Amino acid sequence: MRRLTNLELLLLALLHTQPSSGYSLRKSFATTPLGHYSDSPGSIYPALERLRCRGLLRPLQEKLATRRRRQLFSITAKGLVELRSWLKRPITREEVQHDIQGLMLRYVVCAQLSGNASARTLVLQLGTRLQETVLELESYLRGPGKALPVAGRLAVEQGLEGYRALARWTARAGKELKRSSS
Amino acid sequence: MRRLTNLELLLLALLHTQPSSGYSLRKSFATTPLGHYSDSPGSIYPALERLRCRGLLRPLQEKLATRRRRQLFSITAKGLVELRSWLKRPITREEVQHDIQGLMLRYVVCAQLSGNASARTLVLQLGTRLQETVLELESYLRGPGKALPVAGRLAVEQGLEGYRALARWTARAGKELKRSSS
DNA sequence: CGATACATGTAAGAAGTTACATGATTGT
DNA sequence: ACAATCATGTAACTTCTTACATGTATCG
Repeated sequence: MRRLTNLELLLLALLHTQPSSGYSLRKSFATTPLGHYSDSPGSIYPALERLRCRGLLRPLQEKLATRRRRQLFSITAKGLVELRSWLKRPITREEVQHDIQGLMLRYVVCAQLSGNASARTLVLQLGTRLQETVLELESYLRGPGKALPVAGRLAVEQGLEGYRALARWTARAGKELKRSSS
Repeated sequence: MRRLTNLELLLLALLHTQPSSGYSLRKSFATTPLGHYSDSPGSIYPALERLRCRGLLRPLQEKLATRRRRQLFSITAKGLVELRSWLKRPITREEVQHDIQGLMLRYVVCAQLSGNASARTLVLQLGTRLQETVLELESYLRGPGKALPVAGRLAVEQGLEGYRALARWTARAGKELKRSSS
């Protein structure tokens, strides 16, 4: 079965904090800068439908005070299992290179669902993967990367710089989370 | 007419450094960590075809020493115009929030095409937009953001942290580019 | 002779975007 | 009465992904 997209995981995480309607979920996205998650109906409603089909969320019947329809959804036990298994999945270098945004989302959700201690474990693991990625790129630049055209080399170096900055951030976040979880 | 995607712009930039085949462009991507640009044939070949249709690149006829077919492409004058107009486009806050990767790509290409002085201008402009974004988010958190659920608040704060880190980087890059361009 | 690298492409399907459609409720 | 906001959805289109198909050249 297909892996959940970051959007779907974010929807589940938000539904975990409280049952919500598609409309209110959309509104939260308009201000959330944790990567770009569209607030367009064309992405949210189909995503909610996919999650419902997989049994990860369930519509709540609401006694409607007004005639304006409004569908609240709540996460199911199965949805929660899915969410927790995502949080526990080991971080891969592949993810570091291709889905930093997803990892950041995971960190935020982890802190909220499992607490600061778990978030700290995650963030330290991310730091380790980042260091590995940095070493890999450095050794690449010293070796085969020398043959790269100028543009390619600059691109690699810029990527490297980004990973270093993120690695420093994980170190600081790790320390702060230690204080607040002990 | 549709805006060029980051992938298409990257292809043009690489073709600007030297005429290349689809295959060799794919290979460069496998190692480029400047965001994720797929090295799958299903993305590169159609993208090259789109660029050809728009007259931004042109196939070079190569006298084939062997019978193995190999199509080299080179950027056209029109393609170069498109590339330069992209580099000159003012950075918007929208871009900062939704397409950091594209901005990073632009910075790298700018440094290569137009030199360190232009890259410095761009990076300083990015710094300004980042500061604005940071201020905007800070004031949001002090105001309406107080009503956010915990998860939402953490998400905003994490995004904020990312923008601050990037802002520090632009400051440093600006200084380094000043030294190397003067 | 078989494996690997070179080289280009297509087909099916997933996901997101923009734009449109629809209708109820609230505020002025 | 009208506009704005609440609320859900669909249709067309674009792009990317994965997987497959095809064939050449090289190396051991």
